[in-house]
Amino acid sequence: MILNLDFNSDVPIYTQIREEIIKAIANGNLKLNESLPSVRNMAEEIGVNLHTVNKSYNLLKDEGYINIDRRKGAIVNTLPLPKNDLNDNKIKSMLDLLVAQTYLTGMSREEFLDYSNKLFDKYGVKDYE
Amino acid sequence: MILNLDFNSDVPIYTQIREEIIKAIANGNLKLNESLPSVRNMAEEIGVNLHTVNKSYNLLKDEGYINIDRRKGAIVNTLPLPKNDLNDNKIKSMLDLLVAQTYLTGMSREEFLDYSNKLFDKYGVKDYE
Amino acid sequence: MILNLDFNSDVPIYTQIREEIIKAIANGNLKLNESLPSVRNMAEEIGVNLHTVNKSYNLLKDEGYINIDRRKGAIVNTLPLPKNDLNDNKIKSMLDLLVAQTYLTGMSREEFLDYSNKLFDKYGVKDYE
Amino acid sequence: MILNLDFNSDVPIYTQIREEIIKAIANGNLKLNESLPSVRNMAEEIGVNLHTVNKSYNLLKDEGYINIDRRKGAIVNTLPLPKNDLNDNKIKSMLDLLVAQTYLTGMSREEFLDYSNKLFDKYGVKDYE
DNA sequence: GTGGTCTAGACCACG
DNA sequence: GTGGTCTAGACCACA
Repeated sequence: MILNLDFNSDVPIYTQIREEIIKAIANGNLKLNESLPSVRNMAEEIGVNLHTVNKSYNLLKDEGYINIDRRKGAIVNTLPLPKNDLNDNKIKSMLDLLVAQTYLTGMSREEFLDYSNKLFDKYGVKDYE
Repeated sequence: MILNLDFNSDVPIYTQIREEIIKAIANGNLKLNESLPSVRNMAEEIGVNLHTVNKSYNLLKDEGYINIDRRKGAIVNTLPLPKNDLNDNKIKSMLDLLVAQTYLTGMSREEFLDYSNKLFDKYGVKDYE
Repeated sequence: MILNLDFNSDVPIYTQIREEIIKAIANGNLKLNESLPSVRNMAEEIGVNLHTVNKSYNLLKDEGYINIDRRKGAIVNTLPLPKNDLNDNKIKSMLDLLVAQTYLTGMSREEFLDYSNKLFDKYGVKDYE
Repeated sequence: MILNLDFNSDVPIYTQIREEIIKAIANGNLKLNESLPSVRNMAEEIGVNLHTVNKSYNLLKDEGYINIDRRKGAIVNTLPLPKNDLNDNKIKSMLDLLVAQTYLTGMSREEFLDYSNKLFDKYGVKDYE
C-alpha cells in the first residue's frame, strides 16, 4: 500500500490519506472487499501518528467508501456506493468551482472534457456495463 | 456583491471568499476590469474582519485572478489568465480526485460530462469563439 | 538565532526577518534540514508579534527557502533550490539597479567584483565543487 | 522620457520612478546636466499624482543623483557623485543579500559575475578611463 | 506544542 | 480613502 504524501503541503495529512485511498480504490489497487492495512500498520508504514490514520479511516467510513469491522478491520465497500445526496452535492459543488477556474485560466472546454474522459477510462468502464 | 458563505463550515472563510469571487468572475457578476469592493467595505458587508478579506484578495492576486492597484484598489484581471503551469496542475489534480469520487459514488460518466457542459455554458462561450 | 533588525527602518520587519534568515542560511548559521525556532519562540526572542514572524516564514516558504512541515515546524530546504525563473528574474532585476547605482556613485567595477567575490567566498565554495 | 512602471507591483510608484531614473542616468538616456521633465509634466505623462513624482525627485536629490534648482528645475548631477558612505553602505548591504540569494538559488558565481560585467558594459566604461 | 485562523483595533504609506 | 503593517489575544486543527 503505497501512498503519495507530501508532508510540506498545507493539505492536512489525514486529507491526503483519504484522497489517496479513494484513488486507490477507484483504479483497482484496492479491490472490493479487500482489507486495508490496520491503522497501526499503516501509521508505521507511512510514518505518521496513529490518530492521523484513524481520522482518515473514519472519514472514509462516514462517506461510505469503506466499512470498519471489529474483527476484519477496514474493508473496501461494495460499489457503487448507495446513492447519497451529500456526496452528490459535494461533487457538483466542487465541479462548479473547478469549471469556473478552468474557464478563467484559459483551458478549453474540449481539453477539460478530454482529460475527464481519460480519467474515467483509467478508473474503469463501469458506465458502459 | 453577495457571497454565499457558511460560517460553520470547516473550510476557512478566506477560502470560501476566494472561491465565491472566482465563481462571480466566471459567471460575469464581476466584470473584467471592474473594481471589487474595498477590503473594508467587503468585510463590513459580509460581517467578517478586514484581515480575512485581505487574505482572500491577496490569494486571488497571487493566483492572477485580480490585480491590486494602489490607485484603484482590487480589480478583476483581463482574461483568460496568462497560462500558468501551477494553476493547470492544480486543476488536473483536483479533477483526478473528483473523477475518482464520481466513479465510486455511482454518478455516470455521462451525467458528469453533461453537468460539466452545463457549467461551461453558464460561464460563457469563450471556447466557441 | 540572532537577527539584526532595525525597528526604525521603513523596511517592514517581516521583510528584514526574511532577509536575515536568507543570509543565515547562506552563511551556514542555519544548517540544511535544521529546524528554525517556532514562530512563537522566534517572536518572543526578537520582541515582535508572532504574526509578523509567521508572515516571514510563509514568504520564505513561498520562495522555496524553507519548508513548513506539520510535524517538525519550519525547516531549511535542501539546496540549491530547484531552479526558479521568478527568483532568477528578481535577482537579475535587482542586480541591474545595483550596478546602475554603483556606476553612478563612483564605486569601480573592480571594487564591485572584488566585493562580490568576497561574499561568495563567505557563503561557500559550491561553485568550485 | 519613458519610464517602465508597473502599477500592479507592490513596489511603491515613487520607488519605481526613482529606480527608472537612476537607470536612465546610468545608461545615458538622461545626460549630465540635462533637465528632467517638470514635476507637473512628468506626472501627467505617466499618469500619476504630482506628490508621487515630487517624492521621487526629492529622494533622488537627497541621494545626490540630481539637483533641484528653482529656475531650471531638476537637473542631473555631474558624475561620479561625490563619495558618500551612506550610498556605499547601502550598496554593499544590498549586494550582500543579493549574493546570499544567488548562492542559495543555485546561480553560479561565474554567471553572477558575467551578468554584472555585462551590466557594467551597458552602463559605460568609466572605470577604464 | 506546532502552525492556522480569526478578531479587534491602531497607525502608516501611498496616491 | 486605499491597502499595508503591526499588535494583542483567542480558539482550533493537526500530529
